[in-house]
Amino acid sequence: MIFADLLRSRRRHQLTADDLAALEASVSGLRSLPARTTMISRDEPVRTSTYLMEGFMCRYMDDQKGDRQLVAVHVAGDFVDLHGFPLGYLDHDLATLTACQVAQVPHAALDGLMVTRPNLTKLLWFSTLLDAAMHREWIFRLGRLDAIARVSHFICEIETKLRAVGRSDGSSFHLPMTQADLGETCGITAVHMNRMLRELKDRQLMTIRRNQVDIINPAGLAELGEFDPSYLFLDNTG
Amino acid sequence: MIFADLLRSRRRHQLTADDLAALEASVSGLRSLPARTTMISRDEPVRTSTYLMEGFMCRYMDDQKGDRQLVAVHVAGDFVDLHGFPLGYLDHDLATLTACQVAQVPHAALDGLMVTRPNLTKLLWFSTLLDAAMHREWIFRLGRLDAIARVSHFICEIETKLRAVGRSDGSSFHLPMTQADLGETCGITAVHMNRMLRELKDRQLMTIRRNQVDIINPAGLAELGEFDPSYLFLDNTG
DNA sequence: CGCTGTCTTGAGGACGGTCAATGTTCGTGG
DNA sequence: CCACGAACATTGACCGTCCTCAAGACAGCG
Repeated sequence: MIFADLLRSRRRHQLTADDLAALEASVSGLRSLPARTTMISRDEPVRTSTYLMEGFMCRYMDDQKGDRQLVAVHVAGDFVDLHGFPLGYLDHDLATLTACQVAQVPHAALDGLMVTRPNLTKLLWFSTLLDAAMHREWIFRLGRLDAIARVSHFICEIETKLRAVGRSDGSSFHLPMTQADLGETCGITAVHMNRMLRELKDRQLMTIRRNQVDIINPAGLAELGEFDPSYLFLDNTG
Repeated sequence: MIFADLLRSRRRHQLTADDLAALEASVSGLRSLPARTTMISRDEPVRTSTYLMEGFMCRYMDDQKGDRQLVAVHVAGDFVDLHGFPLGYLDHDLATLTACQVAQVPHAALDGLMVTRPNLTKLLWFSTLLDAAMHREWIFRLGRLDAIARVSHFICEIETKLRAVGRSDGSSFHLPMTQADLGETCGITAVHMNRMLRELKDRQLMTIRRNQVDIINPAGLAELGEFDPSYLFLDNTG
């Protein structure tokens, strides 16, 4: 069952068995990718899209000095570059954080599905717009929150996403990102990220140690990060 | 010709006369909206989508203190809330900046188009992903650029968008945003925005006066703002 | 057991925020 | 045509958050 986590906790019930079977039939291959590897570079034409079955990936852009800005962090169940199907190329790089298992779907097959399966098409469209909604929240985070609130917000977001696909129990989960990665996500330096994480620990909100996140006070963390999960379009709000 | 500016300079040639006719036939009504009015509030269900024929609109989110963060600025030719069609509700507010002329398309009609017109569907999907690409660039801008570069980048973006629909000659255009609006776009205060605009003038890069932007040194402005228009997916790059 | 990447901590400085006062523009109505 | 008020723009002084630079501690891995 390749697409076991696709749209899980998010309208998955609208995916009929037929649609799922058609999607699975469109898969051209499964691949294993090593950790910390750039899979697609910006501007290169793409002819397949990638579904992430297991692992963590991220999308990022570079500035003139070569510093990165992450624009998305992906977990199991995400169609990481489905937007490349209508767009034709990516405006950013796509890389793995951990070793990953992915399934690839040729765009030619997706064109076929668009003709015969409007319901599936609309759900795939929905999934790309979910990413856009997260982008908007990231804009909000960078534009309106200070450093400690940004970190809190991001941790709440990633926890909620992981919980939606059964990878978090609500308080504890694996997050394979260094403090430098987190800084590149939140628009602050690694040094300042370190200080913010210390402060979150001091305030008894959460700890990170060896890629393991423990949320001590979920409500307090969400409050500090002004986190409201409605932009994640979950079936069961909360 | 309602959709004269739809996807203009961006794959409009892929829109067949048939597709355009079908889209126009789906329009349920034209409306005039007054300036500075909230048209859709977040979380309320939406049953139609709005195409902007003339004027400026924006999308924004509020923080706990009530301060705004703009997440998009829309110009003629934009389908401002087409993402509401697959999503079902908006995760942000949608408001006019100027008086606007809009056309409304019921989602029920779009469902019909999805069944019969995969080519049109893919182009509409594309247009929502264009917004997502701009979101990513906004994340980059807020996360990696300092204040003056953010302003430069935004001005380059809006100029390019306006030029694509014939509303800018490349150096001079109308931009109905106050310095407070620009601050809410770039994640800085109105006071600091004022200082940055003065510096851009002092550096002989651009001026703004009474909503009129004059770009004195386009190359210099793009350089300062690290602006590369490839994320706008224009037909003629450059 | 040493190398490398990651984390931690400190000191000093710059960028942008806050607060507050003043100037300018423009629409409205007398 | 002028008076008025409201919104917008401008400027200055002060301050805090976060950055920069630098050194050292720690952990994982060959």
